[in-house]
Amino acid sequence: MEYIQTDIYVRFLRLTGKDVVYVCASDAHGTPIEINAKKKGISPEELVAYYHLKHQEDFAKFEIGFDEFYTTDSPENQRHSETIYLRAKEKGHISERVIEQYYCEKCGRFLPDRFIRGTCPRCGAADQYGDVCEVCGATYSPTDLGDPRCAICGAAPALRPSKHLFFRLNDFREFLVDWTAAPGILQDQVRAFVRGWIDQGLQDWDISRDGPYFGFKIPGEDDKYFYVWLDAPIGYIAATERYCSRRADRSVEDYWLDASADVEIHHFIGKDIAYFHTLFWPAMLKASDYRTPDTVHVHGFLTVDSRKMSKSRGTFLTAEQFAQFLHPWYLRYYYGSKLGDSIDDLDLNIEEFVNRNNAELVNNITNLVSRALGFLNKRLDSRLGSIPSDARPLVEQAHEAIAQARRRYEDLRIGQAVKEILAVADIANNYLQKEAPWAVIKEDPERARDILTFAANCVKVIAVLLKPILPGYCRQVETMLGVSDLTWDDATLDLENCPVGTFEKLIDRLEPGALEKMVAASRETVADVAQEGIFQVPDFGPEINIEDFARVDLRAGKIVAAEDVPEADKLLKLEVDLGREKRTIFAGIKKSFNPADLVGKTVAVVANLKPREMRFGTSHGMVLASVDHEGKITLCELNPSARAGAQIK
RNA sequence: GGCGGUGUAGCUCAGUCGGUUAGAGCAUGCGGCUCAUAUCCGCAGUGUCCGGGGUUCAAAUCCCUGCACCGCCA
Repeated sequence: MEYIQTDIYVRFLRLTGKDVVYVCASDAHGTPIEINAKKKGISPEELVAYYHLKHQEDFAKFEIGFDEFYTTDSPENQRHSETIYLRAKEKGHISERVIEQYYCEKCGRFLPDRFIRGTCPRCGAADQYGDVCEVCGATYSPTDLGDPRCAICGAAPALRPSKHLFFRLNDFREFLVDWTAAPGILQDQVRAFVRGWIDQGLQDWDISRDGPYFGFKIPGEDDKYFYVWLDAPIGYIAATERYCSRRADRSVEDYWLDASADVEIHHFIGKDIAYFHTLFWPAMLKASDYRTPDTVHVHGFLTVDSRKMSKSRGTFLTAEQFAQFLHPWYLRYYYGSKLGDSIDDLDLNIEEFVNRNNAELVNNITNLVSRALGFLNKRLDSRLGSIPSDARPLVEQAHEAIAQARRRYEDLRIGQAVKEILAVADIANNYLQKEAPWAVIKEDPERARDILTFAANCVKVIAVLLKPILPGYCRQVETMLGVSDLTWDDATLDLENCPVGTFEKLIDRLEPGALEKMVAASRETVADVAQEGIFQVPDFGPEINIEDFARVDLRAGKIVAAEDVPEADKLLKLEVDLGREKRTIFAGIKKSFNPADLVGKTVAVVANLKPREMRFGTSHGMVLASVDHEGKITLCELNPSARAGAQIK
């Protein structure tokens, strides 16, 4: 969720008085969206609009405050795309070349790499994408594939020549070398691999696609469209323009064209799209006399329990699903506490998630708010006194933490900023513990009031420092303190001799199993989504007669035990009761089943199959199952009332 | 395969320019407090700084190499 990282940074900058515009746009164009829409029987525009709306709902829930969340399928974007292209062309940075690509007669279209499936030229695995083999990891071009097929209709495509337009990236080699080396633009980790790309040589970039294609037509060409990745980043400019159109005092030129304007452009992106944002994008802007970005912050992916989020593994988690089960504050806090400026993946560890939120956000911070204000509310008429002189050194410590937190935010080391916030809470908790106002109040109520005054001021500081991460939470704390709209400069300990508001419940501790429940629930809904792909029903086999069929002895078998074969990718070892005996059968169904879920099921078994030696043991039979084009397996299950060993005829 | 990154306590992570006995939080153990619908405070233990080599008076830190994991390959 790069949106949260960016949102935290934006809120921080605003808090310190910076004028920030936060824009984004959803990528609308490209073949995958077009095909997906077709499958659902709606237009690409409708599909894009649907996701756009979904996103906006998520943003609202998670307090992500874009100034503009636009779409790349907009008139502004079209205009800027054309301008950039035409200027680059004018300066001779566009070249033409005829290339041969697979074309599917049946679908009437050229096929992008991902829409061609065939046999991997290196390892021979069947049904692989046109650009990369998921089995052996080889990369190649679609023409290297054996037995290529159109992924949409299954027909064999033919090579067909077509003129394509190329952006001459290498014209900008010198610029890119300087730009990527300039300090502050890229993180060191990123600079290292971007330099590697440049050193390998910059190839021309194919920016055109033949129709039909969901995108912008290329001016001056017939039935050619901009490749989605040309206009996608230009969406930043279009979104800025859209934002400016609502503001009389601003224009898109200030942000993207006027090199002398006092403006910085920051991009926040995932490492998967670094190539576009560190090479093509700045070169395109340079070619067309737009401003180039001042900083590109690259972040890693989100993993769940150290595993990449994956739909097929059921570890894919959407913001929407999260919000259904848990308050978004938990996620914002957890991210905040872990975010750094590294491109390493960020792991959402379930146990740690519960732990951190409970131990830091609830026990430490929220409890401080509660004990400080609660005491004042109940015993001291909700009025502050003055900060005791013996707390002066602690005030100094708090000031140091505030300054440090600011530096950490500036460097995008948000997790470190959170550590400083916790340090402030520690100071206050510690002081309260030592000074024990609950004891002091019996002798000297005003002294107790002063002690609580220091604690309340620490709460105020926290309300400011935590604001970028938890804006809604901090707003409530402000109300309880009787203040509002604190800015970074208000992170001072100067609330004295004034009334405070009333403490109210802020946030609950998380139940230990809360997140597991959510992950389990999302797994189920995701299973439905995964079936959306297009299923090509394979041809039927040659005819057989009844005698042929009768030779296969099918029986009902009860699975009495099932275990994983860790060395094998696909196999599970099953113990199946066939009435007169129990058989060990290896079944290639690991992908779709957990061993524990299989026990007790009644399934169809080929009982007279010749035993087969395998690397892990001997398999005495075969369990029947159905399998689709995506490898999803369903067992051929019988009603459990069938007796073990009963014949299936 | 090519390129790049990462590897520090059981877990999550700090560690500045190479410089004292390598740190924090969580978890664990012990003690204390009672304002807190939530607890909090104190004390304690734990390390092959991934392995090997090198540079240096001195290496978690710099160089080489091996291993493991991760990413990227337009």
